[in-house]
Amino acid sequence: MAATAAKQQANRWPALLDAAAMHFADRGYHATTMRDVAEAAGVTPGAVYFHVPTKQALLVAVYAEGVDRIIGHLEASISYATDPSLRFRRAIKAHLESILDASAFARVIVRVLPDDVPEAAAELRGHRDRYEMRFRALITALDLPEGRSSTLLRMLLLGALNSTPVWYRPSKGGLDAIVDEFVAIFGVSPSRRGTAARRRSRR
Amino acid sequence: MAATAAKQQANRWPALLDAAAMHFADRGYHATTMRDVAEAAGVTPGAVYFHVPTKQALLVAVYAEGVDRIIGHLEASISYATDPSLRFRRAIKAHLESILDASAFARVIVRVLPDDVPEAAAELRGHRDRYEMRFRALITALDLPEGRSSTLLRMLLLGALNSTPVWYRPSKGGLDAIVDEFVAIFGVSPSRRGTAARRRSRR
DNA sequence: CAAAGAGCTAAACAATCGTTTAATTAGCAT
DNA sequence: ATGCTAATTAAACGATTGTTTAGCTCTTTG
Repeated sequence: MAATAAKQQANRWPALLDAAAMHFADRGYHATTMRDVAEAAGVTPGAVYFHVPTKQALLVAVYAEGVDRIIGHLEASISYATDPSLRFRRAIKAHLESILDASAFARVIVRVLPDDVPEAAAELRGHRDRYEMRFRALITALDLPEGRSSTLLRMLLLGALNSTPVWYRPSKGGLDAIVDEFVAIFGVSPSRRGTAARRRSRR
Repeated sequence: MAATAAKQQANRWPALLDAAAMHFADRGYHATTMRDVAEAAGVTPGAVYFHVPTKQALLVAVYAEGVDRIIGHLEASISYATDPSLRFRRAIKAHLESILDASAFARVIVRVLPDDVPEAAAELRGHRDRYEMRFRALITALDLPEGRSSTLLRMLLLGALNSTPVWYRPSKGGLDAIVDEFVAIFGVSPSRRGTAARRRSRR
């Protein structure tokens, strides 16, 4: 017994996860070698295989942790807002914070696509979908004008959001300036907001 | 003399370019081996090095050809339109056609980022910028509402456009249905279009 | 016909890859 | 102290990588 506690004798697993996240995010999956990860974690290549059976499993572990973190940050950011369009804005900001900050975990999900690793594609897609489902609910609640597809809106929004790491450089304007632009483009404009719903309720 | 003509004895260079484009677009740069490309072109690995000195140079050649093609298609699509917002719409459709059709050249530019190959990053960025500059002009002509950044609009639009290969599957609705959504989101809404310009000219 | 060169093949090269193996160290229970 | 297990090192494994080399086969040119 006492198996859960009492085993911190030199565990390099957290450091390995961090190092793997950094390299996968910055260079991609195929350009990252197990030796890169091991060296960044201050460990011998062989040590990685004590914690993980394959390189693919290492990516899956990073992916799972990344999705957990990005969902956690999203949930915390929108929890105290009730207005759908405010929740929408907070979600956009939370997403940007996740993929633009120094922690690389969320960036891995954006950069490494499931199809990059066919053997693990299904598992990666599973984790990815967990987040996308959460995002979908926020958009469904938005009450779009008639004729607009909420699925397409989500795809376009996530595409635009996820490409920010490529071009964004922190400026004095801060993130809010960019969030404003996202809302201006993707947010339902005030003059038309809720038109469909009001029409449906004869008013 | 007569050097330009009279030398088609069995040139596999076009086939090699095509094969390289397909593999780079489908699997990415690092996951594509020179043997993959050679085999797809029906050629021995050594033959590739008759036409190109390195793998990076092969990517640069594909990149250059891809940018030429996507610019050519864009130019042809907007040439007979004069209204800026119509040209904008045509450009969106042309871009989607380029990166969604079977020819893989344009998809390579979308998938393989300059930073993926540091030694060739500058050259790749050069080609990429040729296209982005052309796109920039179309947006500048759009006459946005006050406070909106045309640079940011371009970044968000290209981000959304370039992520379509990840999720788009050809449907009976055709491309126009999706182009409509892009215009609905990124196009300047009619009720506000030109407000700033009209205000500037006192009318 | 002979010489030249363009285009390619066959075979190998050294380097690097993901991964495995055996031996070693450190902490904990008995 | 002794044994036990978690965690790691050092060193190697075979496979695959980008690339090179030498030679072969056509077509063209003089």
